[in-house]
Amino acid sequence: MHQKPLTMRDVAKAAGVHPGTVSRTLNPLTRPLVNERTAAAVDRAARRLGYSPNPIARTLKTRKSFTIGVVIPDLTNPLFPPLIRGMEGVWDGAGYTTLVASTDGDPDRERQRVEMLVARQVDGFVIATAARHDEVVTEMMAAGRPVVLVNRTIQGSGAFAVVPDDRKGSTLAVEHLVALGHRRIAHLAGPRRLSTGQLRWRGFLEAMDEHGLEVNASMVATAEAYTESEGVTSAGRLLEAEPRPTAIVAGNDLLALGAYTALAELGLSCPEDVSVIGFNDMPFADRFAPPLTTVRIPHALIGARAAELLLERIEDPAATPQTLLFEPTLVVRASTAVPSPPSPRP
Amino acid sequence: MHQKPLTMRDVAKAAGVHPGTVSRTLNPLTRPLVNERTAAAVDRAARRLGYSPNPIARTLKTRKSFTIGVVIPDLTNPLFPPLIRGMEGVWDGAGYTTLVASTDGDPDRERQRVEMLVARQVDGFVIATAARHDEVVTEMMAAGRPVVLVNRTIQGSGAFAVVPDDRKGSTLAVEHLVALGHRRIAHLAGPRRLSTGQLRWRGFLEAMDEHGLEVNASMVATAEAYTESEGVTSAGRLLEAEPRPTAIVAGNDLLALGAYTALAELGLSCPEDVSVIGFNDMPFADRFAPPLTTVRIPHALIGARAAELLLERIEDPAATPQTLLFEPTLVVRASTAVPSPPSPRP
DNA sequence: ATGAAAGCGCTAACAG
DNA sequence: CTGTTAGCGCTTTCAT
Repeated sequence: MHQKPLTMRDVAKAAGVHPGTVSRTLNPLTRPLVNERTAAAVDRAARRLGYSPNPIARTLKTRKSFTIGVVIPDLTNPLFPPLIRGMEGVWDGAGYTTLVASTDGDPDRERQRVEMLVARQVDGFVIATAARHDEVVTEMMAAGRPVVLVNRTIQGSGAFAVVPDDRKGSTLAVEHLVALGHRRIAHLAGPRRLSTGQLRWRGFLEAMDEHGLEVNASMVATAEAYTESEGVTSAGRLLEAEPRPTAIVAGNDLLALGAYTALAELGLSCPEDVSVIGFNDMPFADRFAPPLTTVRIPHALIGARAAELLLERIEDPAATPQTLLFEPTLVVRASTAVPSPPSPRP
Repeated sequence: MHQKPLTMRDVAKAAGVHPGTVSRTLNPLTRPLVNERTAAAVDRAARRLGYSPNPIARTLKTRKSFTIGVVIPDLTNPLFPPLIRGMEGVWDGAGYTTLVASTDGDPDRERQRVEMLVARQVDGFVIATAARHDEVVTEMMAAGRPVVLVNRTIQGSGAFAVVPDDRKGSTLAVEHLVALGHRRIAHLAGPRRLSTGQLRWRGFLEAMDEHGLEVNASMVATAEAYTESEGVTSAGRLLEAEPRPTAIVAGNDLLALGAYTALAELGLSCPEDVSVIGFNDMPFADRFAPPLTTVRIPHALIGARAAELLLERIEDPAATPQTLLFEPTLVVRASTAVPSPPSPRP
């Protein structure tokens, strides 16, 4: 059955050397210290026996686990798989393993998951759950742990972060709509306590202002979370306004989908009655009915870059914090159109 | 900065006991061995210092890591996040951590990833990548490692497996189509080397036969992989047949989406010209244009059950292998309809 | 260049 | 019931 796992002693015996020598041989960094011929003998013995070193023991000794903790809200949010893939691509190459933890957006759970990761001695963290005022993350950084924030950031925290240019994204959305002829444009905002929610909202306001378009209170609704059901509720509120907005800029694609539902419930159609524009360009956004016009965020790239940045930070604790901003692009599909003429007055 | 991590010795000193006693106190299984009052003192000291045990050291000693390895093809396939959520739900409660590894469907990578997981001393495996003849998995089982197969199985292997009733699913699909009046029904099959590909195909054949419907060679196309692009190609082949099928049963939703594309490329529409039915009911399948009729597989449930089964297997190495079959259900949406009357003859 | 020895933090006999 | 001791498998001084 379970063949008893081999140790360095077995290899040492087989190669007729001391275990210490096996260790030195097998570690690329110390390999130069050992005679070429002995090294070759050790390699041969190791290969022949099928030896592979025990990373647990190694970690215990060196306090380096070659594991990275990734904290996300929820794997089933389609935004995260591409992000994670992007990160894994670079870590695999560097010999790191990825440990993913979900928080479901609950700060208590975030703390608990982070503690688990700390206990498992991960070498660093990628945090995709950061709120704008996030105690857990702030503490981690204060404790000197390598942390890179992705997607969401903590402004002014001096953190390492790789995020989309959210304001710019909103600008893109508003400009597209304005170019189509819309003037009553509403914003279905994400939670204000997340940087994405706040910056997209700010960007929206600024862009509207830029075009001399007024935004009164009834034109902004803030969702409690980035979910379809929150989107339905908040979009519903937006659509009660008189006169009704002709377009909605949603804080992300899930909220946009919620807007689709709210429209359908009111017997309104998209884009004929109301244009809708999302944020993220999640997988399959092009297959929706109607195909969703949205602000694309290059999640896989963001993930990859965050992964690299974290590696740099791990290797050099004195590295200077930096925020990398990724350019969003507008993907025009079929959920936006020229506004319909105002319904005929009686 | 990094406060040096506490050890049991620190707690022991603070509580005025021996480290061994701390160990016994903190481990629920051995706690009964220690005097209640000392235990309480240890607890207090531990809490006061903010001690938490080092799972790495524990693993080195006990060879039990409280970690489970999950092997999947690709996180961005929307089928897997719900499956993983289902598993995490049960493991979290039991104190286990989940380590996910992606293989991209490559057997070499599968081997490499499994070896990584073995090296990290995971206590068991959930494998979602099993081919019908899968060397890596067969070897693992032969080596006595706890393994549960999900979604795909290795028939006749005596493995633990939690899978959908794939033949039944195909039957559901065919019967729905037959009830609508279809007779020329084609199958866009998944890879034959996977149990899902084979069983859904078999089920299709049987159901067709059951209804006295003929299936000639041009009515089945087998995709190389469960991807949209493979779906486009293979569906294209299906649609060349003369007379053209009026309906397509796809091996999964991604293939069905590929069929959508193939139809569009030919200027055909779904469901007017050709009905399409998928498999899985992936997230957002209800949002597609048209909303996809599909065979729903309860992935989260399957994941949860697999997780439980694995825990049982881990705790009792003598547990009897079993295959759990989950009932699929048909979700009728808008991609299937009554077949259009044959185009008028000249 | 290599062997010897100590120890990472914890657990599990074994004493007592 | 609790202290003592010997490792788990590896790395890393320190000698030689």
